[in-house]
Amino acid sequence: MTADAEPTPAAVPASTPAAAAPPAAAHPPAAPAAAAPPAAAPPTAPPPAARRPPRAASVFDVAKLAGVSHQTVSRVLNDHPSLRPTTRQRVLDAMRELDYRPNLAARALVTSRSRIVGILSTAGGEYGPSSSIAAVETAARGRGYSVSIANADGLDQASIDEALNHLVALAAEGIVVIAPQPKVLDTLAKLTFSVPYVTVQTLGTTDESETALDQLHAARLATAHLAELGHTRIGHLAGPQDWIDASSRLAGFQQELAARGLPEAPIVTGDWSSESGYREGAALLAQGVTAVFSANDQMALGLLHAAHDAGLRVPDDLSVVGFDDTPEARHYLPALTTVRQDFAEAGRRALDLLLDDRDAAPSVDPVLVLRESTAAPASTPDA
Amino acid sequence: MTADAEPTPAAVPASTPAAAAPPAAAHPPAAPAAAAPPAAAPPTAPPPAARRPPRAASVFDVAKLAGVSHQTVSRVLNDHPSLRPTTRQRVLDAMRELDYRPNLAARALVTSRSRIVGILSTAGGEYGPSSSIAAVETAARGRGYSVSIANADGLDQASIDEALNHLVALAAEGIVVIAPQPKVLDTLAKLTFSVPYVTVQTLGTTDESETALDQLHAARLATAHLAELGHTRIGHLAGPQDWIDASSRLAGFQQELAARGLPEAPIVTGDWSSESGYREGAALLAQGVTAVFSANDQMALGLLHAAHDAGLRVPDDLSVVGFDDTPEARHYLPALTTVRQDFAEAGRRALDLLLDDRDAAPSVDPVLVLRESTAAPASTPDA
DNA sequence: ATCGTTAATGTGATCGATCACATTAAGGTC
DNA sequence: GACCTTAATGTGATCGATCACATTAACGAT
Repeated sequence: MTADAEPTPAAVPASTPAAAAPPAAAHPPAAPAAAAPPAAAPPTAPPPAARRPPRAASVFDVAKLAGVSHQTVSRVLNDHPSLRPTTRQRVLDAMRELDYRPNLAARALVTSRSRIVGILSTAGGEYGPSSSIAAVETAARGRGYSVSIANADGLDQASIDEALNHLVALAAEGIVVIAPQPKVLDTLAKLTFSVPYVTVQTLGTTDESETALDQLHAARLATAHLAELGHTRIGHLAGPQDWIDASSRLAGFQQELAARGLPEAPIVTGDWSSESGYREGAALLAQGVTAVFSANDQMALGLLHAAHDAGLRVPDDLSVVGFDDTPEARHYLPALTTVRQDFAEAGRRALDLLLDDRDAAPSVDPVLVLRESTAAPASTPDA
Repeated sequence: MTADAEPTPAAVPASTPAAAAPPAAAHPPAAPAAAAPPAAAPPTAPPPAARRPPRAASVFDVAKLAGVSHQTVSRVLNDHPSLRPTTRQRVLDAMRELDYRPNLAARALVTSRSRIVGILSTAGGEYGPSSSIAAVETAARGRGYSVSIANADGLDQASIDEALNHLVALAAEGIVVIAPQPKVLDTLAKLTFSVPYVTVQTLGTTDESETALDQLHAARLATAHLAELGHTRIGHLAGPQDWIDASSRLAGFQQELAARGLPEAPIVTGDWSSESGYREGAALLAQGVTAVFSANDQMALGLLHAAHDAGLRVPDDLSVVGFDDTPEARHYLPALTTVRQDFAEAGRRALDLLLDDRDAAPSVDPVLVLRESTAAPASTPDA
């Protein structure tokens, strides 16, 4: 039941069998270089001049066919209350017949609303940010918005500016900042004009301070778990400190240790990747710890690997707690104890916040997911 | 270097003390419900009527300030060759002074070119597709295009149509299909009007047949590796068969077995997730195999877990080959032998193809990455 | 001196929608 | 019946850019 061709063109206007359509290429490739004219290669050549095929139907075409004015067509589009049902139907029929599709550019021009939400991301293909992006997109489309993304590849100011400018040029009505870094927020704050924005700080609240608290709380949860198992030398495998998430997890870690009167603990910093977890994790183990709180699951995996190489058994010789609860975490060996975050929900809420200005929905509390990578220390000192 | 204030705004910690900043919200929130008028709640209420603040500068404003005609301003924008340098400069200065930004909607309206590339994706937050998306975005922006995404959440026709219609409504000039499924391609092929599109089939070529070959080749590579180690009962942990990638990997697997005269092998089907790899992998192991080719790394991880639970040692009792080479694969225990794919490059090429119509750049050959999850079978029958 | 060519610039129409402001017809009220 | 209100619809201006088509000046070539 893959496509289910023939009988009914399904619901959506998309298909329509197109009776005896000419063979024509299924996917004409961009219609670009219009058979390159012999000589003449304009320096800053504008796009090769797109041919303008049949030209789509406009409100006027629809109006004519339906025997009404263009304004009435517009009223149908925006479902105005004062419209005789028969008239509306006549217009709708005309639209269908002409396969009419409103021109969003024209609409945006006159209303000066782009109906575009921008996503500013600094991530590549990581699980968390990607999940949030997908969720934001779905939610936005459901509310009649389009989503344009702009990645700031590097962490450098130039690429951030570039990405942000792109979104501003698009006249995005709001920007969702995914995986925010202070540098990005600084840049946003310094804009001369105002663009509404919210941050998806993996926990989906908007106010910096509040969000930091969420992350902090979650990190304390993880640290507390290790402490309560009886560990006293607990290390931290931190994320890059120019990420807000990373620094608040670190802060949470430190606060919890302090609150429990546990001594200064070894801390190393990775870049979120398993590779860094492996490398930095080895360094951490060399300093002698019985438990580690890793700022994300990927790095925890690297740490698991490093521990294995060092001949340490997890959780017997070493306890490990991750952060995020990626779908893979429960299949690591051993299954990883971690803190669950709902990235998709975070994305959705960020969008709600952006579009509705309703107060930050109370965020889902992060939960600690107990699995097999944590246990009491081997030579438990006991109290 | 847009913002670039003055000295140094601190580097690390998340919380910028924010000197004596007024409590006020740093980022104006969407300017929504304009203080709801007492009574009157229009049934199908249009958006709360955005207030129109100062209204940005247009070509006319710039023209006036520069003492030229609006058309000359336009020529500067499109860097027309016949322009006296002094004039151009005068216009540029005026633009800067007014903080002029061209209105893309107006431009799109008159040129009937949206400069939008759509991404149609069926994936959530998976590594491969996400990497490709990021790469497409960066490449597109570099070429002056914007990228709008549309996820088809479900595999159902309705959500595919919806996502596709969205992109079409945006007047996307081309569509990059990520992680394509036949259902999606069918839908595209049935469109009455033509939208250029290309597929990123994890290997970045465009023509279905050709791409299938790439995947097929890679799958044969993996299978051959196991066969050459001496395995004769080789199982396959397949991906969902309504994904083109999955079915061509399966086909490659089968072809290679056939070519070597190896007997029918047990095949189970997962959904790309580790969880399914664990579940289906257990089923596969129950059928007695000495090696498994998994259609992706995540499922391979689940299989590793299942093997561990079953008391099998990898690679001693069981060899496993994955597919994709995610960044985590080399930190699995044991490190996973897998087939590397370059998702980012694939995304880039797809875009080139879409915009240039240059023949498919020769695709990067997938390579087999040997690590520790494969070895000769224990009780090697030998030839 | 006249004409043609090119560089440099201006004028007005145009894209396709919505908005602001009529206009018409119907129905109620007094 | 005069008058107001509301439903239902139409007319023309408008958004901000580019396009098509002038126009002007300068420079050679004849």
